[in-house]
Amino acid sequence: MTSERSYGPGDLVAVNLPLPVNGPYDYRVPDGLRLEDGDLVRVPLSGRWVSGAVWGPARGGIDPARLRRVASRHHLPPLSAELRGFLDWVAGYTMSRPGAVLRMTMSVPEALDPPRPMAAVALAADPPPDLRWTEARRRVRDLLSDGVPRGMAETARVAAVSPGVVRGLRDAGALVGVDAAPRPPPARPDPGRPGPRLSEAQASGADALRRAVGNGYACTLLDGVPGSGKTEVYFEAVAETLRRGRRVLVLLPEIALSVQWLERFGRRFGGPPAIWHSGLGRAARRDTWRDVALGRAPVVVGARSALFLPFPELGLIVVDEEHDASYKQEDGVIYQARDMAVARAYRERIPIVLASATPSLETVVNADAGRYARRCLPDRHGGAAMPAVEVVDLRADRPPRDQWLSARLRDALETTLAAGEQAMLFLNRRGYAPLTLCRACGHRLQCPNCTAWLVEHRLVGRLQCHHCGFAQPLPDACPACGAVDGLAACGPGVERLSEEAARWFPDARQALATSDSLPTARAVADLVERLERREADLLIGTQIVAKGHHFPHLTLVGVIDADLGLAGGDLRAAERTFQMLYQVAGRAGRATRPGRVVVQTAIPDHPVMTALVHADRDGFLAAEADARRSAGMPPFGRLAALIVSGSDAARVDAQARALARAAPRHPRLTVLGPAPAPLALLRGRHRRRLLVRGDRDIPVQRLIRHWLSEAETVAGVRVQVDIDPHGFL
DNA sequence: AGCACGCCGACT
DNA sequence: GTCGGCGTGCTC
Repeated sequence: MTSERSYGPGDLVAVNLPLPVNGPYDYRVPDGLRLEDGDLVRVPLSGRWVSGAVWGPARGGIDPARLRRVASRHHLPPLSAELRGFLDWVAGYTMSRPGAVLRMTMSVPEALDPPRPMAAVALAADPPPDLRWTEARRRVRDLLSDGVPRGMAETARVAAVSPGVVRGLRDAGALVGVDAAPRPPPARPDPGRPGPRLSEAQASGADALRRAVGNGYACTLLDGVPGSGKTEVYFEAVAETLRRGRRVLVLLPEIALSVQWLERFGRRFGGPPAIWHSGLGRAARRDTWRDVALGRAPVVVGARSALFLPFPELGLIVVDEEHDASYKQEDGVIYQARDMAVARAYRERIPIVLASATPSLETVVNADAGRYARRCLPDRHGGAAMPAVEVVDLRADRPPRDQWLSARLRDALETTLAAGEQAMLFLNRRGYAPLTLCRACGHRLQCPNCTAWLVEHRLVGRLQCHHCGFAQPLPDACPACGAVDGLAACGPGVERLSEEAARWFPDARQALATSDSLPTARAVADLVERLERREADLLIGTQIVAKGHHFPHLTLVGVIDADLGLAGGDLRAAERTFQMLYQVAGRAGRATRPGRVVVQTAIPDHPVMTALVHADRDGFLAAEADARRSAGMPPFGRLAALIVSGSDAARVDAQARALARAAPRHPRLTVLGPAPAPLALLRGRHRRRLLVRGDRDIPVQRLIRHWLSEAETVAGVRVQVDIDPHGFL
């Protein structure tokens, strides 16, 4: 245990600043200020003020006469020694600057100072008698005549007058300014409410998780098929943590899309948790950050960035859908939130639960090795069976040209829809067509900033790049040869699939589910409710429909192209495809009726397909593990990528070659490349990549750090390190 | 991350 | 002759 040091006037302290600088900067403690490690302070930095955190005694190396004085201390609890240690560890592991990592914790500078009381207005008891009561002024008077003070902006909005009218009334003395009541503290989830009835397996899992609470670090894999009630099981560990007065962090892959999760939480705990994700508005962000820092938020559910919040006395971390690819942060500080969550739990000496129906190979290997405990929930709740999976060989049962539904899948749809049940078609491709080409000259419409085709989105009449946001109207003529009406859509997206399905099943009421059609959590929830009320028969969607939603009347799932994710030579392609298809399959037949899953593939003998058909998840994982072990690949070996990028391709190449020349020579380390990165051009930057593979016990970070310090550098080129890369090989 | 310093094109 | 583009460098 680190003992916290304290500092008085004249002492020199290091202050970690949430900026990408090389390390903490030294400052002098001024008269009248006492500081301790972790304290949040304001300091001068060149011509401005910046807030940072006290990070131990001064490092030295700077002339003490040049040191400037800490300006003030924010009135908030200090960052705990556990959190500071965690942040330093993350910086070392990911090879990021300490300030860049601290910035993920200190992400809301406005939250450091107490919120200023909102200026509210109420009717004055004695308005000036000579005031002219215009129409607009009367509306304000009528609104406020109930005696309830309202904020200035709210008053103007509700009374439908301009803010100037309200200000004018106040200045004239007809309204008085009062301090609005401070925001009430967030709801306290009640662990004492009776939970739902748990099955025997659930109860025993819940018991084990509950016993782990308060007993230091322990990692448990909660492994159960979709619909087996994992959430209810870990809720009991949440309840136990709350009873002990400590905080809980739950990470979810797509918090914005998890209205159903929030409803379940509300049913169990009688109130909502605090929510954290990138889509929060400024005010909510500030309030929630403050609530967390002050220990007023007992439970936070959030996306990966919530992992860096400054909890005092964290007691439990849950990572739900731990296999999910969105836990990997790909820009800025590059990290895997699930792995970092385990590291934080270890440093906080608290339990962590990793939950999934399709755990990642990393996690399974850790469980098999005994590093993680494992609790299995073998059955679907209420006795529903996992659906039967059948494979359609697209080489034999081939849909007509420019169509994508095989005869067998059409038959299955026919039967299901005729029976008044719901069906879902899964195609992980947004838009109408992934590629547009000119029939006259063969030109393909490409993004000007990225190595990627432009995707036609017919519903909005545009071509879009899915990597940089570039968009243009669909042209009438080929931009290369000028041929008119020669542009042809190639391949299917969900919009096109919807068109085809409508031709075959004109009476089926369709619902389209993509991130384009469902931009908000509310929209997703509405769609789920529509399906629950049986107001749609055929759901057509991308992976947005694969994630954790219950569709009680859905009995058929059709996978249009199971092979989509398998191309490209990605290390985890098979694993990820299996996970996605298994999750999608799990949407079918959750209530009383058995489900049916039809998977279209051109490679029916692929291990992913046979594992799906035989419901042999563990066999698939074992085979996958063998392959990775013999190749020395993660989780049995270590992998890192150096990404070289810049706007000038020649300079980027020169830097990549310089790195290759300086590559470390080590008997158990291999350097591959440079090669064009998966997206050789991304947002206007050329990218090259070098891959480092090493044995598990090799200090990869240390070797890379030395390597980077030896290699010559080229101006205008950035070199990023991605430890444990997940992208394409 | 800001912000300043610094070297090359179109304007009052 | 200046105003201003954003490329490089520094901040304890």
